[in-house]
Amino acid sequence: MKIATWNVNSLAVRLPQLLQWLTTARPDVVALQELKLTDDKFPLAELQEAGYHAVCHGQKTYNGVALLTREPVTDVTRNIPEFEDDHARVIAASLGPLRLVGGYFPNGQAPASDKFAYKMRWLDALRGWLKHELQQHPRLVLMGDFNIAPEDVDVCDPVAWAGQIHCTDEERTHFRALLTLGLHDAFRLFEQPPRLYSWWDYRMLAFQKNQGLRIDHILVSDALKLRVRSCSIDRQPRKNERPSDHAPVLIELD
DNA sequence: ATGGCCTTGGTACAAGGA
Repeated sequence: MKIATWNVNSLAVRLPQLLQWLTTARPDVVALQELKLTDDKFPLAELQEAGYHAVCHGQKTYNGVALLTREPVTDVTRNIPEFEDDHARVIAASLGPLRLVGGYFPNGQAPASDKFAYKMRWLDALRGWLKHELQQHPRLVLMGDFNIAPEDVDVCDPVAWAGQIHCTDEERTHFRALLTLGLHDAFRLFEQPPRLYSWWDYRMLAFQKNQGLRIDHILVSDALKLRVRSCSIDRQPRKNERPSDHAPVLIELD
C-alpha cells in the first residue's frame, strides 16, 4: 500500500491539484496539512467521488489536518490528548492494524520567540503521547509537515541555515527523540540522491534553483520498518501553476 | 541588498508561513 503526506497550503485552493494527484499517484492513505478551512467547508463529496473516505480536523484560516483513506478508519483522535491547543494540528486514526498519525508541526517562526517555545512544548507533548500510542499500536506511521530539517544533508545551504528555524539544535534534538521512541525516517532507510527536498520558498525562484529543505517526513515504527519498500518525494505537483510550496512524500508498504 | 511570494480576511494591508 502507498501512504503519503502533503502540506497543500489551503485545500480550497489546491483541491483540483489534489484530485488530479490522487488519480495519478493513487495513494491508499494521504495525510493532509494546512487545510486552512473549517470542517463545514471540507470537500468531503469531491473526495468521496475520487474514491476516498476522509476524516478531518479543520480550523478557520490557519492549520487544519485530514486523513484520506481507501477504507474507513476507526478510533479517530484529534489533537494531542491532554495538551491544550488552540490549533488544529494532529489527526490520528486506525486502519486495520495500522495506526496513522498525521501532524502539522508548529513552524516556530524564530528561535527564542514565543512561537518557538510553543513548538518545543508541542514537541514534548507529542513525544509523551506517541510513547503511549506506540505501546497500544506497535504498527504506527507518523507523518506530516514536521517543520524540522533533521540534518544538514536535508538543507540546501547548511551554512546560511545554521541555527535558523527548522535547523536549530533544539528542533533536531526533538526529531532524534522521536526516533528514540522506535521510529525510523523512511526516507533514510534507502540510498537517496543528494539534494532532495520537500519544501521550497515561493520567493527567489527557489524551486527552479532547488533551494529547499526536507521538512516533510514519514516515520515508521520498528514493527513496520522491514515492510517499507520505498520512500520518495514527488516533485511533480510543485511544478503546477499555483502550487503548494510543499511536495508530497510517499512510502510503499508491503 | 536582513527582501523577494502566497493565503486569508476582507476590501487595505497585516499576520503567518518557512
